[in-house]
Parts: sequence; C-alpha cells; structure tokens
Amino acid sequence: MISKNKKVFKKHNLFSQKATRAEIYLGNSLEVLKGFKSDGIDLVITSPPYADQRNSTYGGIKPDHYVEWFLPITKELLRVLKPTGTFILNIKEKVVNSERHTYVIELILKMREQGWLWTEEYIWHKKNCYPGKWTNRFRDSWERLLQFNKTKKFNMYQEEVMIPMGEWAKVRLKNLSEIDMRRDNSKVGSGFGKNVSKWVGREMAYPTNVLALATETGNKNHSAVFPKSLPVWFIKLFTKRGDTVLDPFLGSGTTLIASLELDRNSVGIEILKEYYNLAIENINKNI
Amino acid sequence: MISKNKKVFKKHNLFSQKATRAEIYLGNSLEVLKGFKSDGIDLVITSPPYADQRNSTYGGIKPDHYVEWFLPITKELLRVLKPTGTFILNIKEKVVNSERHTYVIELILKMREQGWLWTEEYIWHKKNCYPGKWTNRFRDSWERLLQFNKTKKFNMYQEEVMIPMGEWAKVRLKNLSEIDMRRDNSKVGSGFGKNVSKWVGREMAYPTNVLALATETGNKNHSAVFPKSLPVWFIKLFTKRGDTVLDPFLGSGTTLIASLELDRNSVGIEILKEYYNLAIENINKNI
DNA sequence: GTTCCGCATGAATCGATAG
DNA sequence: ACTATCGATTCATGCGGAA
Repeated sequence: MISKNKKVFKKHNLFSQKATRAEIYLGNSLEVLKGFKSDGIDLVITSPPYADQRNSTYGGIKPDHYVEWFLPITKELLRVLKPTGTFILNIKEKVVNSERHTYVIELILKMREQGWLWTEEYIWHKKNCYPGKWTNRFRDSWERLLQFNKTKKFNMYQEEVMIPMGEWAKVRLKNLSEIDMRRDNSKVGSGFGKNVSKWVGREMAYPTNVLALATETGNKNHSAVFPKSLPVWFIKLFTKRGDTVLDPFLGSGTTLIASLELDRNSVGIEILKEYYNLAIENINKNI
Repeated sequence: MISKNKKVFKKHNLFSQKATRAEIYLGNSLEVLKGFKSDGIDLVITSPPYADQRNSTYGGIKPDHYVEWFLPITKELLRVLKPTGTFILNIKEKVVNSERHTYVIELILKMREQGWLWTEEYIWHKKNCYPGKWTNRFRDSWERLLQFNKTKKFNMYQEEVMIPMGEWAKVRLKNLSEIDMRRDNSKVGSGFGKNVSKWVGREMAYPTNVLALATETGNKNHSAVFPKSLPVWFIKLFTKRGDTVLDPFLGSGTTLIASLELDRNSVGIEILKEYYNLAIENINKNI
C-alpha cells in the first residue's frame, strides 16, 4: 500500500523540455516500497538509522534485531532497482559492551543470500568526527559505504568524478623526456601518438575508494545525516540526467536536494512527520 | 613442537640492565605456536598472506578455504596472548568474480566464536595504492587493521601516540596547492611522523582510528608488506618497554626491527627460508 | 650540504584466449 | 562449463644520482 501522504516537486530543466521530479512519501519504508513497481530505480542511496545516531527517534531498533528488521527492506530495494542500478548503503556498527557489534557484517552475508552482489566497500573518512575520549578506543572517524548491485553489468560513469592529479605530475609533465615517449611506444606499438598525447594533456586522475569530501559547515540547527557532497558524488558516479534516485530513509532531504541540483528524478520516504516537514522545507529553500 | 631452527638477537638497552631479545623461528606458524607457553605475549601484530595473493611465495590459499586455514592459528594466538594483550590483524579481501570476497567478515564471526572480542577496526589509508583502471571499480587504497582482544581489560597507552594539534593548519601554511588540500585527508588522525622533536611544545591531541601513510616501495626484490611506522604505532599504543611482541608471519622482519628500536622483546615466525634469511639480514643491519 | 629530477615498482583487476 | 595464463591499464612515492 503506497502512502497516501505524498508531496511532489517539479523543477523545470534548462537542458530539456522535461521537468525533474522529486517525490516525498510520509510513511513506513517497507510498506511504501511494496507499492513501487519493479526495476524502476537507478540508484538507491541511504543512511538508515544507527548509522546516523537517530535510533531513538525511530523507535530504537536493538542491535541484535537490526538485521531481521532491515532484511525485508533490502529485499524490496532489490526488487525496485533496475538490473543496471546500484545500492549505496551508509552504515557503521555501534560499540556494544566494548565490542564492535556484528550486525553490519551479518547484514552483508544475508543480503548476498537474497541475491545482492557485494561489489565494493568505500570508506568515508570524516574529518571532523565526534569529539570525545575513551579509555579503550580512539575517536571514530570513518564510516562504511557499502556498494551492492543486482548484476555485474551496472552503470558507472567514472569520468564524472575525476580529481586533479597530484603535485608530482606538474613537475613530471613539465618537461617530457624522450624516455617517456620511448617507453610508451614500446608498450603500445602502433598507438604511439595517441599514448603520448594522453599523458601530456592529463590533469585529472581517477579517485580511489577512500572518499575525501569537504565537510559541511553550514546549518547548525539540524545535523544532516551526511554532507550533500556524499550523495552528489555517488549520483554523478552511478546515474545520468533523467535517471531516478531513491532514499528510503530520507531524513532532512539531502539526497533529494542533491538529485534536483543534478537534474535527476528522485523519491524519498520518511516515517517521521517532523523530518518529512523539514525535508519539504529544505527542498523549497533549495529548489 | 617448537621449530629447531631458531635465531636469537640481543640488544643491550641503555635504560636498564636487561637486554632486549628478538627471536626468529623458521617453520610453520601453527606448529611453532603450539610449542609456546600460554599467556606470554603482550601484542600480536601481523599481516598474513592474503588469500591466493602471494601464491608464488606462499602456498596460495584459495579464498574459499581461507577461514578454515586461518582459524587453527588464531586459536593458538588466543592461547599465547596475555589477558591484557591485543591482536592486530592487517588484512583485506580480494575481488573474486567482480565481488569482494567474504572471507574476512566470516573470519571475524568465527573468531568471536573462539572467544575473541572484536574491539575495533582501524583503517589504513594507503596513500600510494596500486594503479590501474577497471570498468566497475576504482583503485583500492585502504586495508583493514582489525583489533581483537582476549578480555575487556587490555592495556592501552594512548598518550604514547598523541599528535600535535593544528597539524592540518601547518600543512596549509606550507603553501601546498589547493589541489593537495582537497585530495589529502587531514594529517590529524594519521598520527604518523618521523620528526617528533618539532612537535615539542605544541598542544597535543589523540589520533583517530584512520591511519594515513604510504607503503614503502623502495626496497628492491623484497619489499615489506607494511611500512615500519605501522607496527611502531601499534607497539607504542599497546605495549610498554620490556613487553613481548609476536608476528607469526614475519616476512622481511619489519615487526622485529620496530620492536628492537622500541626496546620491546619480540618473536617472529617465518615459514620460508628465503624470507627467514632476509629478516635476519635486515635485523643485523638495523640492530 | 641542499635541491631537483628521473625512474622502478607496488597484497591489483578485468577480459580475452587457451587448455 | 570451468580453470589457468597473459596483456593492458594506471598513479604516487622514495630512492639515488646529478646539479
């Protein structure tokens, strides 16, 4: 049953006749997802409770029950995702009785049994992590960004997220030696000219699976689950304009704002009226 | 049965009458460990051969058999570790059929069944990771440093690895380019640096659980799997002078060299004669 | 004695080809 | 169908020799 409470935003795009569409559902993720058609979503990106410390507001799912609570939802996400789509899950295990809890790694194993492929694990290195001091551990400054896929042939637009090369390249490419040419030549053979030009003009490199993202300094009122640069990066990487992005735990609406900015259609689900209203407010400010 | 092949080094210490002792065993880890007494080791730190990765030098354990191969060894490590001791395991899953293999997370679950506590997971961010380009993933620039303990009351000397505050700001003043600022993670959080003297007088802060440092590619033929600064950091953090450090997969001897430098006793086990000899050579050079 | 610059190499992965 | 081998691809670091 799809939630009756749905809010739709439209943004006219400069690049085409079509408008980009953003929908927010107020309701339970599992129930709302059951009303969605299969194979319609290009990217799911979300930060469910526990990764973002909102557990108390969500009814407090205990760590020991986390996997059984989440698995029905991932099953629906697998259904609504296109075969070429990707699921990015931002999550981190809490400390329970001085140990890292195992619900995240158990979830990975169970999701593979559901049919998900565990393609990769990205690291989000948080520069300004939560301050504090404990006797048996340091501050936690990273979170997991688990990448799951439905098939091995998923869409990935790597050139959209390239980064500037390191300082060494400037020195290196300043004066190309003939040895460089010789080396490239020996490797490629016929494609001599192409290969040299490829390196001469090179200013960008592909990133790695450790994300160094700018930190959010703006809003002090509410803490966004993740900085906008995080969904922006993955939306650029795994979707093109006109594709559809889903966040089943929308929170303050960061994923939808990022989607609108990048001319992607988007769908968000939020169970709490308070966050639902906040998301609407934030989107109206940013549209 | 303890291996008959044992080499012992001694280093006279300035701080006490006692000499620091380093032993290397040539033999199979499991067999050699069985000859060790219980509760004698303060820190185990090691980087076992990753599944199928170094099959030219080691046996080449298949990913699907990795857990069953490793579990008997972790059982012995649990026995020889002191109740106040710590086990640091450097490991990373390899890609099999376009997916991250699950042997690491399965190992964590099985080790907990053996009685280990999974206290923490540190991230080693490798600044110079292996190059390459693929259609479905980026370069892998991080590895896991899993912390296991025997009890909740383990020794931890946090103040030994403190780092200067404002290191990040200092880097900025060094006139680094905007590009490097964006690419580089905060230096605060790494806790690594060779010149400690210049930190004197600065306000100090505790590091985080993300360690950023480069691999050492310089050594020809036999390069160490991890840079010396890695065992140095953990030895400082989890042991005091006179304690005993164990590395059951010694390789080129980095752990023992670090231990000798820091006046900790140490034990190394290496199955390959070639690496055994290399470790002895390296220790003699550094003693 | 510094600084600069060339260069080899590193826990890699995919897809195609061969047995 | 399933495994084994091989070539192509790519980037940052520290070393050593030269200026």
